[in-house]
Amino acid sequence: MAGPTYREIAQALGVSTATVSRALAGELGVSSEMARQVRETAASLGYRSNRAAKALRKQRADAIGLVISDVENPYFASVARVIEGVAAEHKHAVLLCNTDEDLEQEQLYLDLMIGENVAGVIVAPSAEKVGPLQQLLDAGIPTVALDRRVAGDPFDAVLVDHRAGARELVSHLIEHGHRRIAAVMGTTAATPSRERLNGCRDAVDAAEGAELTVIEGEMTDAVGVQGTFELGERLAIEALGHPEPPSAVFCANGLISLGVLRAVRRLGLRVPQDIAVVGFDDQPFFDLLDPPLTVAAQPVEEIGRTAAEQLFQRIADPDRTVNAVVVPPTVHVRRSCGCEFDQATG
Amino acid sequence: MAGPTYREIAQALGVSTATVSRALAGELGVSSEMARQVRETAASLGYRSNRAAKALRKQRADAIGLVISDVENPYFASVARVIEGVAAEHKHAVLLCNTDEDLEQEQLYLDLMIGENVAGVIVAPSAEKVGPLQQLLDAGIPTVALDRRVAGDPFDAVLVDHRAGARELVSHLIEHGHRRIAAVMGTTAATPSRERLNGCRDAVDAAEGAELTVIEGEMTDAVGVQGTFELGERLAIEALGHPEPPSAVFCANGLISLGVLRAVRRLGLRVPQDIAVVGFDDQPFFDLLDPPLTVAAQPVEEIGRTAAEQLFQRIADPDRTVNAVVVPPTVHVRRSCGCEFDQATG
DNA sequence: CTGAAAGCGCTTACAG
DNA sequence: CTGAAAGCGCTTACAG
Repeated sequence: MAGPTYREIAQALGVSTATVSRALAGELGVSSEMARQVRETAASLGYRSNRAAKALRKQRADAIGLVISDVENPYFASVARVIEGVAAEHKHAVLLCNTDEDLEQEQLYLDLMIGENVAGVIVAPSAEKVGPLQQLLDAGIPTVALDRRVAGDPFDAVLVDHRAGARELVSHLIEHGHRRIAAVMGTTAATPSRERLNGCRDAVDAAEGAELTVIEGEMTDAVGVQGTFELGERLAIEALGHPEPPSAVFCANGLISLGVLRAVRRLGLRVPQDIAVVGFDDQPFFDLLDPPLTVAAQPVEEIGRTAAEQLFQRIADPDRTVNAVVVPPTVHVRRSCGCEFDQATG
Repeated sequence: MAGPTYREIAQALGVSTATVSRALAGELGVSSEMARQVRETAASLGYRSNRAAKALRKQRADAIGLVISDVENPYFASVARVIEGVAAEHKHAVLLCNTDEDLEQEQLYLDLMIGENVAGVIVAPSAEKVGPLQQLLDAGIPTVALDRRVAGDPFDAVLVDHRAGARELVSHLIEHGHRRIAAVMGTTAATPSRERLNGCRDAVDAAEGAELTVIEGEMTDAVGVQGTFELGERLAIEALGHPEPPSAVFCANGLISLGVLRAVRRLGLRVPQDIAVVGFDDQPFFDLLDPPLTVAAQPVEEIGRTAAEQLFQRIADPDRTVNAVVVPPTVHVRRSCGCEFDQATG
């Protein structure tokens, strides 16, 4: 039940545990012949390193924390997947924490991470203020902010150029002749949403006679996958029921897009003829929706990989200068914007 | 940087660290007045418990391992979400491990879990044989098997009645008059798939003149969300290109369903007129597909919650008898099976 | 109810 | 290159 420790290995070879430690850690200061013997003995005894002991002694666990709002959100699921893979390459475990954007929950998890002596944390901050994250700073724990800039830029960060993506999407709508455009935002509590909204405004401001209606809900409604989805539906019904309804809709994220499409279907409207739809975020099946959705896709694989690599670089070198990398989204033009429909009808 | 320890708290109060430990652990054998003082002092010093030290001393970490093939798979993402929530209620962290159904990777993670002294593990086994999982048994680590029975039933388990779900779905197809049915399986390497296939056979065997064609790929192709998706597409194209094609398709899981729908679209077929489609697994947007998909939905929330609760019960009482709970899927009849289409046309 | 002491399994100055 | 020893921050018999 209890596996062998350094003591058993050391005894088997008649050496000290210090030597075993050095050999197994791959340190210099131990003869290569000795190192070989130790490794062999360890293997033959079925030695398995005790991570708790290591963490206690080194004051640092071979684990990183991943603090996000919800793994069930496909965006975070993909990012988590990639991060976990990179962490495994570095022989680090990942502690998964879902905060639901709740500051209290975030605080709880930060206590846990710090108590766990994690080597680092990747966090999608619930707010722009440093707030609870200050503790990470105080504890000297390397941290990477995911998708949100933290006030004062105390952390490395991976950011997406949301504004450019939204601008491109809405400009495309305008090229299709749309002038009355609604932005179904879910909530603009988070900076990414606000940047996307700014992108919408950029596009509308640049076009003669175009106007933007912003529809948003309460932050408390945009909770969880299902909640966000339903919020999108509700907001869209509100927007489209307006006496002078928009002719095109921008959806602030993938979940909202799905909710908007459901609303459109319930109202018996056709896309893109009655209402054009574009949205932020892509998913593998978005080209299977009715109609295939035109989107700005975030490079989730790149986002996750960059965040993880930034973190391990900082763990290796805590004094390197803080840096933020910004990755661009990619627009995939499909049919919900009116494209192939235009072609089909002339 | 380094937070206070029991030593600081003990010194501040002029007591021993043993008393601090007892008070903070909520143990009896310490006066309630003393306990109160300790808690207050701890709070005022900003004490944060050192989980590594606890884990080392108690030979058990307040963490559980979650070993699945891929969080990016929506099924696992949802289950992971629920499990993480229950773990948090028990003040346990969760270590996320994606194995990609790779036994070597699974082995690596088991080493990690055992080295971490996790309190327990929830695992979606890569194989039916005990295999690497024997180590969990040897190490005496409470374990719950997710969705797959392990040979000899050494673990608690949460299982789904895949067979019944598939049977109901295919029977429904048969009621619609279909006789040539294809089961697009992805791979039948795993028992859930095989049980689903058995359910298809049950339904077909019970119907006069009905026949089932099984289409499956290599296990190496069904890797990752994207891979499974594409495998479904490829297999469907193969099945539908047959000289005597089926009139209805059963899709073995949600990812395969999406792939099949894409294949159908590429081939220019209409659902359900040219080909009826039903599938295992549901997702919040499956009613938005073209056409809305008829499915057998797994109760993911219940699965995750049951698994986590079983685990914490066993952690609390390692000697309770092993038990497996089987939960039923729920069929949601939508349009891809032909239902509303039948109504619409008379 | 409380304390002194040992020890969980490692790592790392220090000495040789 | 190797070892003896201290110690990371806790918990827990044992004694009182």
